[in-house]
Amino acid sequence: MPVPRSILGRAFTLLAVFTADRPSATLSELSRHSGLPLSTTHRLVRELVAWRALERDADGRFTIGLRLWELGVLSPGALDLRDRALPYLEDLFEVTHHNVQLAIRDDLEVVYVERLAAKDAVSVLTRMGSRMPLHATGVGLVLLAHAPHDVQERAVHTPLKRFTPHTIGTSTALRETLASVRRDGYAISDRQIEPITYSVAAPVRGPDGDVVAAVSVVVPLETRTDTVLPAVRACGRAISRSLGWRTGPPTPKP
Amino acid sequence: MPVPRSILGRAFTLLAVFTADRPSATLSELSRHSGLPLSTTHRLVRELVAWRALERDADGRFTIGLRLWELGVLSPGALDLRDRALPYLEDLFEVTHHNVQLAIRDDLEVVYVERLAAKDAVSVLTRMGSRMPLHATGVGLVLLAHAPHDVQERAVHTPLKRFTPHTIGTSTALRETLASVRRDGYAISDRQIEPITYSVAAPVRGPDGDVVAAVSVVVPLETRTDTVLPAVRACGRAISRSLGWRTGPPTPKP
DNA sequence: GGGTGATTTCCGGTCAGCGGGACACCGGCA
DNA sequence: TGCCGGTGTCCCGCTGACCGGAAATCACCC
Repeated sequence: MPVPRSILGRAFTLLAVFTADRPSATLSELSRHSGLPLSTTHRLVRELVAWRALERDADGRFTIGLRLWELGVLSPGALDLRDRALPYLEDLFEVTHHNVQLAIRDDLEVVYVERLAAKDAVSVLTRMGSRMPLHATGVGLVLLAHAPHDVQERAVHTPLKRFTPHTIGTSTALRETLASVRRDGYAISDRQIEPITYSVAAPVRGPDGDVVAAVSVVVPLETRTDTVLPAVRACGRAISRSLGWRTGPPTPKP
Repeated sequence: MPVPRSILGRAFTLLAVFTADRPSATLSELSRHSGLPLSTTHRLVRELVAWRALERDADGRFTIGLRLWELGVLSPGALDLRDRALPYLEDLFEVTHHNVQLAIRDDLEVVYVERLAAKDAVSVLTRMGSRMPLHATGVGLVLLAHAPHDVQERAVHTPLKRFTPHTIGTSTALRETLASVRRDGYAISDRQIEPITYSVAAPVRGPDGDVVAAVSVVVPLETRTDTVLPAVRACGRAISRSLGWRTGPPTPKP
């Protein structure tokens, strides 16, 4: 991928160097990973620091700055959804005491918007902002099952990455799973990511009734489903209500 | 304030139009509030949308995009601090059932990094990302009391905004309060923002022992202090420990 | 001490960005 | 139905902000 010509493009390729695995970088690292000449990198970074989009820590390494965080929390996902959902997620966590997750769909991926874990949580596979394919996660199946038709088609025709022998691997299996998710109103992703856990997910609906997010709980294999499923579904409906969703027939359009 | 000449500067003045009060805007609004010509605004916005820094919602209004959120959560405040602190904040919330807040200092202001509130919380004075002056809040007093000397001096010599008759109004009063905060290891901000609440705050320390953040609980006036103070202080210490802080004499430098 | 790598500064050529203006679109109003 | 104010999109010739090679400076570590 060649470096974009526009400054904004260059600035964003620079920012893209920062990931969950590499939350800080030196100037040269930024230059190398972005493919930009060193002097150009230097000039851009200096301006980004001036705008507090980047910050320089005590060791001279650069990190994402407070300004970007402030802007980021204004995004609808964080502002509305997360704020409304958090109390209910806490309730769900309180009851189950396992990883609780809230996620939205971004094209053909799941993006985790919030995650609650115990202090001594074992697996930290997901964190805020991390991404996963749709077909292998509980939240992903819920989100995909209620996604627009063209998205579903594209997802079905994309090679399905296998994480374990239990990961859904064929398009027909995926289609069938999606149908049952729509029918049942929840999804179960059984050992699709790790061989020792499964997750139970339920939809979160906006005021119009369309699915805008999904909640899930990841539990060890030996946990009985009926001990968590009702709680997850109730949590999904509670968040939906808090977002303005109403049960019953939709209000007729004028 | 004239519009900056550089593109990055213009892009950031554009992004600065988005605030907690105005989380979405139309193209013309962006042009008006940023002071940029419409055609320039249009060009910049188009590119920002292409990079997913902005998004266009169903009504054609622009909002902060998912990409900015993803970058923002990589900032040290969100990534390390918030992630580690959240479980303990939840515990504190569980015990007190009042607003729980985690904040850091940005120059002469407090920035709230996390806030937990009941579903039916009454006052939503603060949210994630909102700012307050240092002298009027519990967290602010804690953060200021342990800030570098020059920051304290500047804060003391800044006009102190009064919110209620109880707000600290003179520099001597502020100095005395800071001294007692350092001595006691916690701060109480009594009716300084609202006349019907007070807040109790405690420091959060990093591995080196320096104060990197502050926790607080906002409680109604009739609440007895000794029912929340120990919990808040314990919470602050618990988060500090989770960040790598150790009690006892600091490891001698080689 | 000198070799290596990271960081910062400089400067003349040039192309990305600028913005006025023309135009299409929409909803309200008479 | 035609008018009108507000909004969003596009075009195009001029120009100064940006580019990046090169060289100076700094910070370490054999």
